[in-house]
Amino acid sequence: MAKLTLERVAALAGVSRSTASRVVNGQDGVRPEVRRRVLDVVEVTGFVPHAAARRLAGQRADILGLAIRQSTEQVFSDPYFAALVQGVSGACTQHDQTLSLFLFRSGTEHEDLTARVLRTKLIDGLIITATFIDDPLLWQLTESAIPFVVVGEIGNSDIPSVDADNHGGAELAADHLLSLGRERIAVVTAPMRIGSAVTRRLAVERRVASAGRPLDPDLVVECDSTEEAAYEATRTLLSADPDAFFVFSDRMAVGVLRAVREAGRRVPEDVAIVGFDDLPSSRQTTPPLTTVRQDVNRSGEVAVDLLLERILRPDAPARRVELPTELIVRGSTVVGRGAELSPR
Amino acid sequence: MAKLTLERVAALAGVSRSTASRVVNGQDGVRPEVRRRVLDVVEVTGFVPHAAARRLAGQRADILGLAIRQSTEQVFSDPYFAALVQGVSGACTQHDQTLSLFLFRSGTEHEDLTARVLRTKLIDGLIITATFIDDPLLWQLTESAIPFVVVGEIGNSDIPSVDADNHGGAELAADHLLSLGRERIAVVTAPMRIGSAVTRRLAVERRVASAGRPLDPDLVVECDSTEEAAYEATRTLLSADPDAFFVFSDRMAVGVLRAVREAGRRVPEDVAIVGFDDLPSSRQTTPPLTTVRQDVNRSGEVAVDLLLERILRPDAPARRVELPTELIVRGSTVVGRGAELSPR
DNA sequence: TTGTATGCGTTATCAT
DNA sequence: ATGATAACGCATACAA
Repeated sequence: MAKLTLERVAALAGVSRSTASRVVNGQDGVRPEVRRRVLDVVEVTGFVPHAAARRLAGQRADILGLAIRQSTEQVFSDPYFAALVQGVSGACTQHDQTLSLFLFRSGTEHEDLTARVLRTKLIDGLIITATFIDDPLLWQLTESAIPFVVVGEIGNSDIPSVDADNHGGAELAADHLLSLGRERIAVVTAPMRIGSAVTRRLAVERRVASAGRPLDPDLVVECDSTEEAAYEATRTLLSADPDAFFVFSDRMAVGVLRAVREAGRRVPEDVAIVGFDDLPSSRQTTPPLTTVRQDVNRSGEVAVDLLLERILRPDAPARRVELPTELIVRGSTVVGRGAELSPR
Repeated sequence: MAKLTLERVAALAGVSRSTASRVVNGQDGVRPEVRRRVLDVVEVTGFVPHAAARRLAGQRADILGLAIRQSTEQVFSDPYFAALVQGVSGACTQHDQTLSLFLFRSGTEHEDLTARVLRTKLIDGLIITATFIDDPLLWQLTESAIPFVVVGEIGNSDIPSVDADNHGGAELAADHLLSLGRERIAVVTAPMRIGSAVTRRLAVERRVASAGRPLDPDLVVECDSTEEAAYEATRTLLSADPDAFFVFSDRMAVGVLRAVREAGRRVPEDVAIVGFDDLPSSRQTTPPLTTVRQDVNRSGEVAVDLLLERILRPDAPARRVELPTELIVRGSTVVGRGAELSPR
């Protein structure tokens, strides 16, 4: 059997390549009857246009890229990214896009990224996450003129982006801890070069301050976004005698929880802990973790939507989407809530 | 500045397109001096061939696909796949390949997969995982003539594949439980349409049988490869009074552990539990999980190697690689081993 | 060893 | 409304 090309489809339908192309691309200016005929052939033969040829002819290839910076070795085991990839992948399937995944480390590989990704010209657009504030990568991408969107918080409003409502979410957490009557609230935050970390931290600081209980500077510590780093940081923090923790992420909160319990403090009686994300595993900790839920999966979907918008109309103003958050109260702040051994 | 094409590179180097092409593709038959000149231009300009054009001209595009079947909704949060993706991605970067990721569900999307992935002709080869024994997908791929490799166990030896040494690993687990003097060993296995599940189960069965302590059929249960399914299955199993569990995966073992402890049995005193994989989280359970470690990351790397081999020489005999496993003894089988509150 | 000419499968321009 | 034809950027058989 001969190769299945547009040419062949056209022949089978008794029309020219051009007409067949129009039909396949859903353009108008084709008699309904002819369109039907071509569509039938496509259906029967199962024709799918050759992506490379399409791209070469100056069209879209329907390939989207997702670039994730790996801070540490095994970062991809972070369930946050797992959920993100899942969301992006699902949306791609839905929109008939092929997904290209780029994991890269901050060092040399990031120059690599621009080279490989952009110069080979095979993706139509890029979703990038785990960026830093004023990340050089961002203006490198801007310069390259490739359509791209960011998942997370960045300063630049000329770039489309999506993230949880970090401000609102942090306020929910702060209000919760305040309502519990906590007096010495500690904050374990991710590095300040991460946009969302800044937002969450500031939101909490302002909220508790305006409630008349400003944060003790000794109770704020910044560390890497891993469980281990949070564990170590907390061990130090404990000497300043906090009665509550707002932690940047659930992943880090697990480290905090471990440190607190090892120090012999009871959770939540002596120390209350609130995380951020609501990972599936946060229900399984002892005690279960109170947290600010965000829908990362959905973030991925929105990112694809934004990117597709961008590709279609590169000159439209950049949109910023902030997804709602929700406070999930469990045993790490309120005794007996969402207990581990519940019969479901 | 004019567009950066091979043509332009050739002009700058004062040679023809063909010569430039040869140099870029590392072919010989070019005077060293000329080669140098072209290479310099490539260096200075930062030229990278247009992937689509390359592919269209009947060459490789240096794009590899990774297809993962999603059994349940959120399967990608399974750290196993996270590690696999990481390994594959790293190896791709190393070998200058672009990675395309395809997550698909078993239902309609699997036909989708062959259509989208194969007919658009943009990937050079495919790595596929989470396949079933006699998966129709496998011969669909074979038929399509695209080079592909499998991560996991399949019956067919004409297809290159890589996986942990499931047989050896299961024997390690069995020997361990036997050496602990356990008499009533239960097996919680993933569905038998999964190749590795069959292998592990049979290996354990034979091993304990040849030790004179054959498995009680009532103590073998098959369920979905999730924590929840394992939890439910175990609740039923407990009435048959096992004193040990061999569980298909760590993920499932967490469910088993929960069910056992909720039933008031002590782990490891009353019931010993061995998992498979050694996920990072298995160190953090209470008690920490004894398990058979496999290097999933490495599996991903090997998969890329195999695929590249396959693409290069499609007619070479298919290789099967089995990676070594290692028994990691922790608190779920031996009192006090790898205790949770250890100071590290 | 190097250059010329042709084709890969598609879209876009321009006729008809 | 439809068809012929020229790109798109590269590899390659063939010629020199």
